[in-house]
Amino acid sequence: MTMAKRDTYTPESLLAVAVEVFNERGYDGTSMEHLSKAAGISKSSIYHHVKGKEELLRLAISRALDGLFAVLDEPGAVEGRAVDRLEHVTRRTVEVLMAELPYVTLLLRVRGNTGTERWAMERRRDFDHRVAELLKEAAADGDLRADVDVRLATRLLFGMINSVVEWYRPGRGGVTSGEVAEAVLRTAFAGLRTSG
Amino acid sequence: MTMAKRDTYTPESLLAVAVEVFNERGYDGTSMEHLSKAAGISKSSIYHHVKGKEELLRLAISRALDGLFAVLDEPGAVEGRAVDRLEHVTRRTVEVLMAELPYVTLLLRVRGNTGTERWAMERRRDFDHRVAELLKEAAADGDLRADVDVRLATRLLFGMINSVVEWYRPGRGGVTSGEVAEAVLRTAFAGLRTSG
DNA sequence: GTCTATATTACGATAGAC
DNA sequence: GTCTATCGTAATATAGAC
Repeated sequence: MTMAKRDTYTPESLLAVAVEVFNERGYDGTSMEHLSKAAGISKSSIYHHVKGKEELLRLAISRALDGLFAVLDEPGAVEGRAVDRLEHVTRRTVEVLMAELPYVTLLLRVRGNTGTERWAMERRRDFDHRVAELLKEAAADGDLRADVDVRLATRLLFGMINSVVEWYRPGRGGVTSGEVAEAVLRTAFAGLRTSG
Repeated sequence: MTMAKRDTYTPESLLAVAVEVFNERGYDGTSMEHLSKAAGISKSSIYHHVKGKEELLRLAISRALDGLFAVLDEPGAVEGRAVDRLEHVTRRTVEVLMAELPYVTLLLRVRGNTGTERWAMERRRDFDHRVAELLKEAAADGDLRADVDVRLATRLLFGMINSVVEWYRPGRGGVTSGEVAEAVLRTAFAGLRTSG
């Protein structure tokens, strides 16, 4: 609990504060006044660090997307059987989601009212499609149950993964990201894999 | 595609329009001007039918909650083994969610900025707790895998169920609510039940 | 039941002093 | 780098005519 520095803000440290408020009130429900109060500086001071409210959103979402897309380039995501790559990506996605929780939370809640939001939704769709491809491959390999619709399974899998942002709060509850990832894998893949 | 009546609005028919816009832009991202344009009447005319924006939210959320809580009183939810009641509630929750899609969607997205939103979140927590009780009972009966954490399982189950609002669009795709409910049950309970 | 016009407040962003 | 003061706009809601 090192409160540490609060001399002056960097875009990075201001971003951390802003993202917390965005997630609590929603992006549209957050005014510059709210951010100002939370950061402990005046509205106009915020404009010294960032161009405006939408830039804070863009910075936060970029961070989330960078973390997620990096998973797709890991060795475990590009080598081996599709079903094993799928498991790796699922596990690591949960871990990144929990490590970058506030940023990914914001990404998942974007509605598409501004250009930045629409860009975020598009990039997120790209990520989902990459994972859907893995599911399709695994199904073609005969490693997934034949009676499971791939499109539907992808959606339910992401539903489970993404729902973590709704309840996980670091520091309390005691579950680690690894444990949550294992639970998601057990729950999802028991119903998907052909052999236990 | 019967466009039907558009002579004059009732609170009910106006609500249907408003909820669509709320879900597309987010509640906070929707102005009375947006609603006015979507409904094809002026801003001030809306105030003739409802007290204001927040009342539209309250009406919509009430409808969602009424549908969900009704499930808990159905025969299948109060008779029999806990694990079977759990399956019934899961299946019916998915069905109600899909039948009342826009209203439940709105319920699941409220952030808590107004009194109405906080009330909605509280009622929703009540519902979740009722289902969590069923999971606990089923675990005590020995009908759920011993190595599954009940709290975590509840959350993942709701994650899967609630994620349906993110992609299901009636009329296209072709899946029925019954099919989706079955897929959720198969996916979730294959990883939860002690015996297939 | 719907409209135009308007009151009032809140919002994002800028100007300019220190 | 932070502040106070302020601009211009958009928000919720009301008044009163038809």
